[in-house]
Amino acid sequence: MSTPMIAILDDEPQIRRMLGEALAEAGFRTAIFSRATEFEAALKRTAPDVCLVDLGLPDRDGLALVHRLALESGAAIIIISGRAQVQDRVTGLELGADDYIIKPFDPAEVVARIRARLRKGRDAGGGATTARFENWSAHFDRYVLAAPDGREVPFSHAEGEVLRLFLQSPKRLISRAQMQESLGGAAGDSFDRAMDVRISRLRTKLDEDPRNPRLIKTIYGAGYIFLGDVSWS
Amino acid sequence: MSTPMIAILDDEPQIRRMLGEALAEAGFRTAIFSRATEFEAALKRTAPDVCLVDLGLPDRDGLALVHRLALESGAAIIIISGRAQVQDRVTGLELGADDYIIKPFDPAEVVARIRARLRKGRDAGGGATTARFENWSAHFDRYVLAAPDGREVPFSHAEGEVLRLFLQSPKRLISRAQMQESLGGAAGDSFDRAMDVRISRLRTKLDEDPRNPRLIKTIYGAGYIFLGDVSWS
DNA sequence: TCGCAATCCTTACGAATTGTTACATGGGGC
DNA sequence: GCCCCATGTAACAATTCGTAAGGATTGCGA
Repeated sequence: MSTPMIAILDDEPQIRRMLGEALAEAGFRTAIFSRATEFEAALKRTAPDVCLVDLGLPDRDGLALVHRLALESGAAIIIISGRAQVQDRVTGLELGADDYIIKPFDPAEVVARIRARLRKGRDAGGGATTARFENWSAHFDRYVLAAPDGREVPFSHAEGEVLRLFLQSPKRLISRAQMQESLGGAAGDSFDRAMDVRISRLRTKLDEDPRNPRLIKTIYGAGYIFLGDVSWS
Repeated sequence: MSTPMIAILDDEPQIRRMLGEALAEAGFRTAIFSRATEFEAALKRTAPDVCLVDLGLPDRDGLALVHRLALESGAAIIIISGRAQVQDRVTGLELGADDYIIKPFDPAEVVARIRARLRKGRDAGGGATTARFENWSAHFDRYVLAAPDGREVPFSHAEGEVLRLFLQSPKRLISRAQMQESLGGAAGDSFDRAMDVRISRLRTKLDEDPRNPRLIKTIYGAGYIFLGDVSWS
């Protein structure tokens, strides 16, 4: 499955254009239809990964179409509708839709929801699993750290918890108390020493100079701060 | 999967009660938590099918929690939030959430969206009997494993249970407690040693190098993780 | 019912990882 | 400069995990 294919079915030209542009920009292939008959004919030739269907179609009952799609097609189905009542949403979802977006909508949210559907459908590798920072990359699915020189350093679960905490809020102070809370340690006890050791081990794996750490900086009496630009993917 | 288990994490008693009643009435099992630490502790023992998470938690950054769940748990994640901005929804979904519901909400819609998530989850590997991964294939109808070189290796029922668990949630951390629960073992007992043995046998059948397993990786103190892309048929 | 075989659990011991202790280092107030 | 306390880290202890070997259980056929 190279680039996912998104099918759009809507009778309003404006919305077709808006969605088409947003999805193309997001890197999807698109197939755009204004009438249900064309749409169904196309489905027999190629199977899209996600179908965006407007319920307010002039030439066919939208809900019936959704139901048929849900039964026969393997695609994820996202309803787009002007009908905002809870009952409408419930019946749409019960009939087999995977999501229900209300007009007017923001294209960015549509893209995000499509991505969410594709994630689940493709394989179970959910969310962003790797973080990149300063020529390093941390792969949380494999528990491996890739150094700038290409070397791979495995890290343990304990180290990973600390690392993830840092990478989730870089350039922000993380107090020791916050860490203990997040790492499930009972406060007060001598667990704080264990945390120091975790950080120490993490630092050696990150090739930090103990005298002058560049990534994990200690703020005396307050906590730690992770410098470095982080991007998740 | 008998009756699905829904975990709820919210700090407002009112909402906890409302959701709890609605989900119980809809026929789900529920596990309700008011604080993130309790919630995380429970996750180590048992794996819910869907997690409803409120972002406005007092004791933890909700988005970080969602991200962690997306990385480590196989459950579908539905965010419930009072923050209604499009940007909030997009970041929530990008971090790995499967859906985003805005307060105030109607319990009926929550139930409908949960059902939509469960539907998709079940489709993946529901009636399928064969799983393919990394040039291997596991035939659960015949209790046979086909190696990349064509050799056929039979596996027992006990081994199959473990293998199925892995193949149903690949690239996800599976804690030992969750395994025991899934495999019907009594907790705390010396049954955990039996699990090790099962996995050990499975590893030898999968031709794993004991020093450097490529498929079934041990996360010391946390559980196991199955690497490798899986597709069911 | 008995015996046989296959499977599975339990035990035991070695190996790997993590928490703990102890001591060294360095920062900050006086 | 001196003292106190927070932090770094090496060395040790405790815990967790891998797996070989032996015993218990189950299922099957006679």
